[in-house]
Amino acid sequence: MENALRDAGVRITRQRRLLVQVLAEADDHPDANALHRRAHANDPKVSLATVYRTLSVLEEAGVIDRHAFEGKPARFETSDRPHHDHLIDLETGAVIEFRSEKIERLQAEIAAELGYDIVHHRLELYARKQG
Amino acid sequence: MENALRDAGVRITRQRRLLVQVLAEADDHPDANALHRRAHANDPKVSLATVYRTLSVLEEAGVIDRHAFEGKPARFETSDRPHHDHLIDLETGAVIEFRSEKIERLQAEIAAELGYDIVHHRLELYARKQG
DNA sequence: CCATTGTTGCAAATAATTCTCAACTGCATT
DNA sequence: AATGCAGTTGAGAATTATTTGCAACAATGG
Repeated sequence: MENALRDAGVRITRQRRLLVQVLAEADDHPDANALHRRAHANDPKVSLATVYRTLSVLEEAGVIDRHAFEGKPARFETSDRPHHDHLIDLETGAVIEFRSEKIERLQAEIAAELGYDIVHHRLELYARKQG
Repeated sequence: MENALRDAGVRITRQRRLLVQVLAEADDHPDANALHRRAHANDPKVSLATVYRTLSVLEEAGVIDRHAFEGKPARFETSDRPHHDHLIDLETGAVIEFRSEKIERLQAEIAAELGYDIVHHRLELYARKQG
C-alpha cells in the first residue's frame, strides 16, 4: 500500500506509515477518533489533526474509502475490497453485503440521462425477514 | 398537515405553523439554516434552535423526511410526495430527484433472494456534471 | 380566564472537522 | 553524509452543525 502511495506522489512520513498500518489491521470500520486512539498507542505524538489530514490524503490517493452513515462521524476502511452495497436487517441490525451489476448499470444510465457522471453512490436496503 | 400534527398530539404554536408553511412552499431541499432564513423573513422572532427542535418534532410525527447527505448539513422535505431517490451534484450541492421503476424492482428482487422484504431504502448518487 | 405543561429564545455547550502557524522532516541533490 | 526546501506536523484556536439549560412565555383543557 505504501508503494501505491509513493506512486501517487504522496510523501511517506512516520505518521502516515503508522496510520496505513492501523487501517490495514482494522477489521471493523473505525472513525477518525478510533484511529487516533489506535495510532496513539504506538506513537503518542501523532495528533488528531494529522489523522484527519492523513485520512483525506489516503482517500484522495484512493487507498481507503470514507463512509458517512446518518449524522454519525465518518468511518473508514481500506479500499482493497470489491465494491458492495448493504442490506440492513431491521430486527437484528445485521448487515448483509451484496452487489448487483444490473443496479450499478441502471444507476449510471439514470445519471447519464440527467447529464451526470457518478462519482460514488450509497445504496442501503432496510428490510425484514420474509414471513 | 396541521391536522395530522394535532392528531399526533403535537401542540400547534405560531412558529410551528410558520415552519410547516415554509416547508410546504419549498420545492427544493432546504437545510435548517435555509429554513430559518425563510421563516425569519416572516417572523424575525423565530430562533434557529426552535427550527431545529421543530424539525425533529415534525420528523417524529412523520410529516417530513430528513436526509443526511454526506458530510453536509441535514436537508428536509415534506413526506406527502411519492417516493423518489436523490442525485447530489457534488459541485453545487443541488439535489435532483429521480425515480426508476427498474431499480425499485431490482432492489426487491435482491432482497427476496436474500430472504427479505424491503421496508424502505436509501439510494443516493453523488455525481458531477458531464464534461 | 387560569393553571398546567409544553414551547421558545438566548446563550453556552458539544461534536466533528478544518485551519493557522511556527517548528520539523522527507527526499532529491550535492 | 550534509543541505535546501517544499511539504508535513502538533497544538490549539476556529468553524460548522446541532443540542441543551434555563427563565420567560404561550397553547390547550377545564
